[in-house]
Amino acid sequence: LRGLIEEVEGLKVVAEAGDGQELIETIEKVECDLVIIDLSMPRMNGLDAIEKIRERDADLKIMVLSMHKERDYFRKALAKGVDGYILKDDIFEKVISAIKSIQEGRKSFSEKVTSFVVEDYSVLKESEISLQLLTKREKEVLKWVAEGLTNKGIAAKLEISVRTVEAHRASLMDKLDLDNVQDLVKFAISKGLV
Amino acid sequence: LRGLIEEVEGLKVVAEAGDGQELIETIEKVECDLVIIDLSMPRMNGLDAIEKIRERDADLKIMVLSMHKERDYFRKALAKGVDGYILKDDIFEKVISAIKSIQEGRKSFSEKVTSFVVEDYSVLKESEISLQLLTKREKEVLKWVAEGLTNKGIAAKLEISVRTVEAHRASLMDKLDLDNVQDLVKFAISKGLV
DNA sequence: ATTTTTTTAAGTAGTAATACCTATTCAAAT
DNA sequence: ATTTGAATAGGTATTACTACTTAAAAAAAT
Repeated sequence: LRGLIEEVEGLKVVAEAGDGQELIETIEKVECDLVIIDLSMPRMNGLDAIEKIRERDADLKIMVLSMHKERDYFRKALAKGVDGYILKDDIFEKVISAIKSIQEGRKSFSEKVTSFVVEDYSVLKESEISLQLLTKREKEVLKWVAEGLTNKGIAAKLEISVRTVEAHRASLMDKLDLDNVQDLVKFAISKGLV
Repeated sequence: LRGLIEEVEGLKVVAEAGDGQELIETIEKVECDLVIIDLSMPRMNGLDAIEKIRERDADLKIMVLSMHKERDYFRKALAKGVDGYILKDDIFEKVISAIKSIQEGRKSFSEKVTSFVVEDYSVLKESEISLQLLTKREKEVLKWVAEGLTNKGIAAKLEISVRTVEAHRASLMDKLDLDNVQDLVKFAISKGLV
């Protein structure tokens, strides 16, 4: 893949990483404007790696190159804010054109998964907005709530007081117009946070 | 096979049938305590024959002697409640010892298919068995919990006391080995209750 | 530089859920 | 006829969460 990309005018591979851990370390050191990630990697899986990258740099372009065409993988990757999702069985030209359109600020998804986008869009439209309403910290708290932790547990995990967790939780329930844990869990699941 | 079985002390072949239809008719007439069935039979296939037998007699021992070592055949036979599944390429001693252990009330499966049991069990354990563990009322309560109702709301809906709802809830959490609402919701979703 | 948002955290009170226990009634199975 | 399982419900104590309030430091946006 490296060789094929290098041959294309205007593209340059500045680094490569064998697993998720290595990837994180590499992008700390090497300057780049687009990362291509495989979801199935040793040590740290692709989704976690994407999350780590997004924590550090919300603007870095991330493109997933995956063998998984299941809706679930795609949805989770999308929820984490990737800019592209191309399948390994797509032809190489597809990969290149995806890279280019991502660099130009657009999103690019393989046709085999775009049907999901279309299908989900009608549902996502209004609720996707609601996810963006939440702050980083609120989404973090929501995630742990959905994972089954108590406020106390979350407080310990994030090293803040229980009262703060309560505040975040109250705030996100207010924003999402929900009033029970059950719906929080369902919301988190529908957004791919868990 | 008949000859070989007859030679064994304590075993007697009381009848034989050439196909599934004949088999059903035969066991109506002849008293016996174990039936050996081939899955590939003319007129009525083995699986249907097993089902017919089970409708009439839930306790009659049924042993499958089959050439099929595919997971699917085995799983289907097991689902219909057979007591043994031996392959035609197992040695004769294996067949005899299987017959004996089945007569003593145990199950006996060829080593070549028991790996399926082990494999499937881990998956089945929590998904199939756990739901069946729950009583009707417990499933009902679980459903409403997952829908977002409080115990009070459920009590009103089912016209029982809050304490009873609490009891059902405690019981189902105990059975499912869960200790928070969040996991209850996820379980309910995974089982299609909501 | 100023305003807004985010993250932090506390007070006080009330509601909800859990963890134990016991106990009765009823139906179904042995 | 007896046992078992299911559904019912109460006692008591503890823990968890929610609903309001206020407020200050830090970060981000204008």
